[in-house]
Amino acid sequence: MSRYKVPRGTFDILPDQSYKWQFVINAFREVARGFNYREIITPIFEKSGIFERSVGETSDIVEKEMYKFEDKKGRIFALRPEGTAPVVRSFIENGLMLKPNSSKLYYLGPMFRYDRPQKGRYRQFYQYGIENIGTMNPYADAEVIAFAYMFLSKLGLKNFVLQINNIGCKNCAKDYDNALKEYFKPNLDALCSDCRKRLEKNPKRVLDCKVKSCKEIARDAPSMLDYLDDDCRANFEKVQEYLNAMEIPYIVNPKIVRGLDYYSQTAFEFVDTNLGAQNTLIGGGRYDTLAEQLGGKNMPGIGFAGGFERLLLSMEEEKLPFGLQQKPKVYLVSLGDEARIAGIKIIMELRENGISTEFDPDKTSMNAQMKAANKTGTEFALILGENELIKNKIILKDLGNGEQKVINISDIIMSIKDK
RNA sequence: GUGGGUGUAGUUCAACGGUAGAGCACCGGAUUGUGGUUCCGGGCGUUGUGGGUUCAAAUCCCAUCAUCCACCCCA
Repeated sequence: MSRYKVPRGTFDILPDQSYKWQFVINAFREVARGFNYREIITPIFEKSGIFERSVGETSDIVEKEMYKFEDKKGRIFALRPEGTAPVVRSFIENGLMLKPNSSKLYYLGPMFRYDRPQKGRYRQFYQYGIENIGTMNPYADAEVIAFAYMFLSKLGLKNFVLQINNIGCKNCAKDYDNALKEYFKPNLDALCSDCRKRLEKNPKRVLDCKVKSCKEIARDAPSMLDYLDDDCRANFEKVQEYLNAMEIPYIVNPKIVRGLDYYSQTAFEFVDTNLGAQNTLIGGGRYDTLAEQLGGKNMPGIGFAGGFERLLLSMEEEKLPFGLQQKPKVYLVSLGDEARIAGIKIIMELRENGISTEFDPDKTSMNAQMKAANKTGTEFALILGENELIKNKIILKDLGNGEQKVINISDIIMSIKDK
């Protein structure tokens, strides 16, 4: 019988790590409160059609990375590979457009993609994201970006850059795709085999190919910015105006492309400058046709998503603090059977009063219990032996400075709460 | 899906094809009523798994699984 291990591309978050996750999640929730985004929690699996229709049948995510399965009645589901489509599905299904204070949503949770694992990329990974649904106003674009910026800044991160672009709407994006095809056609043979495929499927992808020869050819390719129609251009300018007003630094990078089909207009990425190959901390953009694709009314939206794993890698890289690990405040040291029973009563009372207390029934000697108290990192030891018990007293020892005093058992909670 | 590196104790790593070891961590004791330092004691672990070569394999070969890095993709 072989020992079981975590599935490939997944991992356990152990206690010495989980406090970091809690720290980052709490920070995210605080920023959400500041921007008045409220949490939405959707199922971890959906009808697979939701993703096929929105993310795109030809996207890598749908084509080869989805965990699809059939249930007992033959329905085809998928473990969600991303968070936006489910949120929009729920938004439509529950008529949130009609409910007050419900258009700005955030979510947290695991996503699943069958990809080859590497640094910063896992098969089950944890995303945080926000969606602002129902407005075309470019202020919403800027606010979503500001949210992301404030979140990263709040954690203390410095080694990142914000890149923004406008990839056009369904009208002008086509013109641009055609222009790109025209531009690359004479150089077709010089492009890598991937790029030749990309040129058919998604010509914009050729622009950020990493192959040297492709890069050189792409250097003088037409820029999306020259093909934007009036609306898109105006929108892009407004977004930048708002970002400037918010004093959020950014660079315009006409080469950033989002990989999911539903994106249009504003696209942006927060890229870490000293992570490995998987260095996109947060990616987001506008999706003005997504709701329609999912069978709802024509309804615009904008949002972003980020991965916690990369966030933690980045914070560790910058040696940023994650707050304190959980530790009990008090350790009970009891000696003898009677004192043990009395001690158990005491720790129950302490816990009821919100004082976190530890006790190890396997250790009986004073030495072993004191060592354990020290190792656990508690502030105080409460020492109760027969001598004290007879007098209704207990010893309260401060493990920081070694000072100890004898107090009445009835005064324990008061004495500890004072500190 | 492609390429390269790596799999030995909880962990970090040793061991020219010839008896599997050390640091850290952990547990106990010195101190049967006082922690951190110190000292003493405590290691049979499917050498990832399965085959093969060999008198002999942790070591060489093949496969497989896992992991890391990169491509790709993206968070």
